[in-house]
Amino acid sequence: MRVTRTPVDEAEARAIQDELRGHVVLDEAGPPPGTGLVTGVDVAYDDERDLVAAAAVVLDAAGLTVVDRATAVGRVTFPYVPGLLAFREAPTVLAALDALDSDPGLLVCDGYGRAHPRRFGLAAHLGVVTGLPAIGVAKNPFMFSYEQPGSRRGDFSPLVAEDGEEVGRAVRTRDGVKPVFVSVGHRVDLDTACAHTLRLAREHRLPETTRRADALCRRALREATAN
DNA sequence: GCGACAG
DNA sequence: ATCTTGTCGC
Repeated sequence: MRVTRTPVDEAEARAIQDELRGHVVLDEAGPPPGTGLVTGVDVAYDDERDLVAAAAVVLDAAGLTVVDRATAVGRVTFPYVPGLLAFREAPTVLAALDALDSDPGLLVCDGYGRAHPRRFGLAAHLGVVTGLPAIGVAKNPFMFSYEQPGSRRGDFSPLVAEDGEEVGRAVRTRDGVKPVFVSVGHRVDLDTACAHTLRLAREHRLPETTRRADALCRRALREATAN
């Protein structure tokens, strides 16, 4: 799908989300966990210099080894507004994805997918715009409610929106550690999204994809800032 | 109306 | 997101 330009204001941003939301595909199971490629994306900011750096790291899903990586640096073009995160992050992330040599496979995003006020968070946005299957794995639940899942790795509980809809899951990736908050982005169902998350997060709370992407975009920002 | 609010 | 030292532990 065609890349949308940066909206001039919040009202236009919401209108774009409402339009793009109609293109989300929810009836595909998604790529089988443990096979093919998985790509983590993340961004880091330098508010001083108004810079944003994005990274995309492609891993072999079976062995979790890095098979490709790319970064992109740009200017911040949209402020942080809860619910409109994608407009701040997507442009630079898309540039990083374009710079990859390999096919990204499944996109693993640092944030929400369906777990969003208008059911169109960052992971859904990136999925629709790229056409790639995408999931969101967030560190915080905030606007949603959930019962504490069991304390063992693999335990989970539904993440519920105000209207009672299950928009994702709180998934325990490590024994006794705060869960992560998984939601569907595009072309993946919730069971499959959670299965991917558990395969990607074995030694740490967060998926290896987002850990790698986080480290790389911070490095890219340092190097951009050093000039 | 006001505050809360992924990153 | 970012501001920020040392420190405890594998």
